[in-house]
Amino acid sequence: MQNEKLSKQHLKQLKQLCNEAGIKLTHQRLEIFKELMAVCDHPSAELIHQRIHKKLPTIAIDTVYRTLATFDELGLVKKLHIMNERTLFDTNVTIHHHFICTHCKKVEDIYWSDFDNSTLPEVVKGMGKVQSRHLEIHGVCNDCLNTNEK
Amino acid sequence: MQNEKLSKQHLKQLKQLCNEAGIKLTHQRLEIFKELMAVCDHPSAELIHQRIHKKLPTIAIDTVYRTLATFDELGLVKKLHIMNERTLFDTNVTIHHHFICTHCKKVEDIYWSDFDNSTLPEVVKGMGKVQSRHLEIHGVCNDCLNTNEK
DNA sequence: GTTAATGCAAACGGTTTGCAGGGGT
DNA sequence: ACCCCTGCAAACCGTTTGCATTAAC
Repeated sequence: MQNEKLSKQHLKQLKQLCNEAGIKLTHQRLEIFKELMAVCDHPSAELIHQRIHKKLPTIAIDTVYRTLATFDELGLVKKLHIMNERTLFDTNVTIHHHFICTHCKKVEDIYWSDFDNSTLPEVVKGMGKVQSRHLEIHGVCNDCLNTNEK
Repeated sequence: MQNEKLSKQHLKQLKQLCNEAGIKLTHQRLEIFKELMAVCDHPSAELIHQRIHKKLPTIAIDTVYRTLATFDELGLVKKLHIMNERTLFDTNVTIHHHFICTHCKKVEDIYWSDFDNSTLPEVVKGMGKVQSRHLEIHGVCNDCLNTNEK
């Protein structure tokens, strides 16, 4: 395992990042960071909390949430929930994709008929049996672009 | 407006669908269905509830949820929340996409370097300024494929 | 010593569930 | 008349927030 070596290098990075950002390097942040560097999957806040709990039994789940939010701002992790707002219902049950305005949150349908499995790179085929594809384009819609420019 | 004509045709469909599925065609279901056919956007359960409330002041939000779930099963609407489980955190902050196993819920990273704005169809460019693209492939991963076949 | 971060608890928002009463077939 | 469906209320789950205490700088 080269985890130890990596760990030291990353630790230095974290220290520097905290310095630059003007935030404190606490026990909790350190342990959460270590845990994040150790895992290679996509952990939830709850899972991280569970794992850290062995080392820091008093750590609270909200600290994990706060720390992960901080790390997200620092660019250390990325929140995965693409549409973490409420569940929406689509009356259009045909295959299509979505353009989501980052400004007004409007969702527009995208039809892209010739986007199929053959469009996907080879690696994907090696991962398993593809059932469906869904593309989310995030950007600023024309309406918002027009109203924002004065 | 050809809403009226469409409405009658759709109504017949709904009646038939309910018959086939062996469920009752209630006031609430009818109104929710009508509302769904009238809108062309992506409404939330709450929004539908608000709109229906004018016609059926006693309707409860949980009825809307239950009805939408029923309609989802019947194939009349599609739930949009792609990853409606908890928020996950990605330690990998480089641009990549995801393969999500519909069976074990595992998330695998997909690298597709030559997938950029030029890959997108023309229509998307007309929608606004694209900031990011995220592709979600849903399917069954190799592990699940292997364990499921006896 | 200052200031920011933590732990606790309680609130939050969207969604789901148990139950008794009401409406559709 | 039957049973499914609804409305009500309360629980649920992941997440966020206010506040007093604690720890990093």
